[in-house]
Amino acid sequence: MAVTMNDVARAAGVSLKTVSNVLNNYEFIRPATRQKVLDAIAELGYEANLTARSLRSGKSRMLGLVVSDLSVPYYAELASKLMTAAAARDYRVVVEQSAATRTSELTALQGSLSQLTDGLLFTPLVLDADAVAAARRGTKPLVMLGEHIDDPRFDQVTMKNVGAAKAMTAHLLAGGRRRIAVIGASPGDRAGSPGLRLTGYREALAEAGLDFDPALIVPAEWRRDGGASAVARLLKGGQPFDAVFGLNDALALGAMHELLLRGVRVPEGAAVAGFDDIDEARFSSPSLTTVAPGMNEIAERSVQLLIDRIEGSEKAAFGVHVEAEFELRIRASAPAGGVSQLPQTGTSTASAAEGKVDP
Amino acid sequence: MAVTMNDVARAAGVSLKTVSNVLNNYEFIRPATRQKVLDAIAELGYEANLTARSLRSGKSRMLGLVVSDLSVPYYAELASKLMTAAAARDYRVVVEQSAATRTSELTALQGSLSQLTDGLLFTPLVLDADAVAAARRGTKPLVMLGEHIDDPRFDQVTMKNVGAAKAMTAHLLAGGRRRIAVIGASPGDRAGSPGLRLTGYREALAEAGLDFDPALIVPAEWRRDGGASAVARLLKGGQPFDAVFGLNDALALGAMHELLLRGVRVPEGAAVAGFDDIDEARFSSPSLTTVAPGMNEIAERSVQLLIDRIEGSEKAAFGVHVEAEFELRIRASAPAGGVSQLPQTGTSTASAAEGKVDP
DNA sequence: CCCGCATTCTGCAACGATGTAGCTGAGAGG
DNA sequence: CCTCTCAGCTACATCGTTGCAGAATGCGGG
Repeated sequence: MAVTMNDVARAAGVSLKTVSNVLNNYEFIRPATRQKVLDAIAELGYEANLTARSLRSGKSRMLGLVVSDLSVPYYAELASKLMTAAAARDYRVVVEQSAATRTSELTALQGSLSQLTDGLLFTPLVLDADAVAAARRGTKPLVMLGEHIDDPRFDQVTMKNVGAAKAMTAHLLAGGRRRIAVIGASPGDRAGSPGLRLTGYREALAEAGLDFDPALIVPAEWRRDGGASAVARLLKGGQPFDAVFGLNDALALGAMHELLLRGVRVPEGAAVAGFDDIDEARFSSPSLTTVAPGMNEIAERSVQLLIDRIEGSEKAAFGVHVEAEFELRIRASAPAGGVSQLPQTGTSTASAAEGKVDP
Repeated sequence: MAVTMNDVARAAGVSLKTVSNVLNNYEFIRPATRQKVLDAIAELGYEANLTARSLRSGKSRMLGLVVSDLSVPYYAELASKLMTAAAARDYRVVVEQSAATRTSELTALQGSLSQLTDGLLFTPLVLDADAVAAARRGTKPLVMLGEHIDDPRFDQVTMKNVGAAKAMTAHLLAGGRRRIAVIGASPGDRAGSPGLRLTGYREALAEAGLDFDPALIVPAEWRRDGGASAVARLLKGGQPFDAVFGLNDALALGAMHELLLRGVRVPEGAAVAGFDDIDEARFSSPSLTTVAPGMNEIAERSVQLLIDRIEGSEKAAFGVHVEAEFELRIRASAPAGGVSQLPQTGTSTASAAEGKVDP
């Protein structure tokens, strides 16, 4: 059916192996021979059979990506950028959804995804470091994304959670906010994305000489509805607050939705800040102040690191850890400047506040 | 390195081919033999080499999905559901981003994605039917998603664009709106998603005995910023309007953002409606009235149709066309009931309006 | 008692590429 | 003039599986 190397070899009057050598840029081939082969390839429209190549060579030039749910905007944007980064290096990305369950995270690490690909980009949500290490014994390269696991055994690309959360909290404090509710963590969290971001929050409070109030820390599923119901609980609890820091944008957007619904103005009644800078954050009403965690850098670095491992050019015996740089995106939901400077009347997205929006 | 069929055969004391037969559920194998083989498989932890299987059998149990950009929420949600539907049938989905350019759509149709997979789910944005037909001559099954192409040669799964847009327009009319701006189409569009949805709009106007005013039709890129700038132009143009119908949710959300920014209340000043029912629509402020186009049905049906073609169980010589059922999701941005019933004061998401939100 | 057929299993070739080894001829060196 | 080296090519085995052909066994029917 399809054109094979054999057909090309016959057409060019050389051996099959010479065609292979041309395709693999083998050094010692006379220019004339190379040209004959290339002409035959062009004439017949030959394309290498990737499956056969993969069987023989043991490499597929495919990377696996494991995320819990591709419809979550953060993961969708990450996947998109990872695919672009991989494509630029002539690799393809195959995505698998783990639904954040233990069994499917394990299947992703050990099952057919792992077999089909040359290495994995893995966003663990439930497995711990030992479970991953056990599951991956003697298998292909693995780069961890996110911070659920932080272990020197693994290569890892992450964001500056503590620093970014601290900077965002400092921004809210600089705006005159004194009772900043945090949505998406438990007061005792120290590790993982919730714990690290909460740590940054605590550090900023401490530097400002403010006490940490556990009553302001509201656990929630990291989804829009989680943010909404957390705000509902917060309001019902009667704790006063003047700002809400959603530990990701979905939480923050859900929280903002609920605040507005209940007549709390944003940012006049309560400022709202998020984390991730998903595209949606620029276009919410009011637009969302958030942390841009350097997703481009994360995508580029993690793909590069994984490919370096696959191709053997990264030789570090220990896990390489990369932290991407972050930036604050100050928008209308928590503008710069003190509370007193905010307009006390007008619609919720008054132009004085919106004027601070970044481009 | 890895355990092969040969190892299993030796351990079970049968021929390699018998192991293959067991794995492929060949009929004539004694239960005792089958059990021996299964025991050996379990003991050695054998897993079939998918690459070798794929080379030999010509099937990979992978489906290709081509979308322009996976970070667009609609495509991300679609991809997620398609993956789930495929996984339930023991197929995997490989996504490729086409960036909506002619060359990359062609590469997706003919290049390595097509070679690696057993069939393609394709969302064309620039290629026309003839170009696709030419590119796919004599290749693997292809199912079209979306309505950019509508051609009897192709299998296609789509949504009820005309009917849904008509129903949504009728809903806005029933709410007392009389000058409904449409964002994301040109007045003359007849085909493709913009044209079909615009047709539905015109039909609803006609049934209500209203004239079609081309000045209310504003072209825009189908993104949030496109919706925002379209509203800016609309307002600058001075055309009065009392509702905005964004032809997808991104447009509608961008439009709503811009309206609120400029002090137009939603829905009091202008109702806003969208199309797609992405997750975000439920949590915008105010929540977005939109069309749920039956994405679950689209995902299930298109995966099933493609697999039926691959496995030969769908034999129709002509293209099979499937239309998913839609539903209106009436939320706060364009609630049910007449304009006069809306509260004339209070915050933009007054509870009277929000009370109509579906669960 | 033998034939025919269903059942159960085996062996070989093949899918389309790459790795390894080896062959050939030309030029360098003695 | 003979050996040695190495560029440039060919031949064969191999990756791990499945398709095809066929061998061996048992059983029922004529």
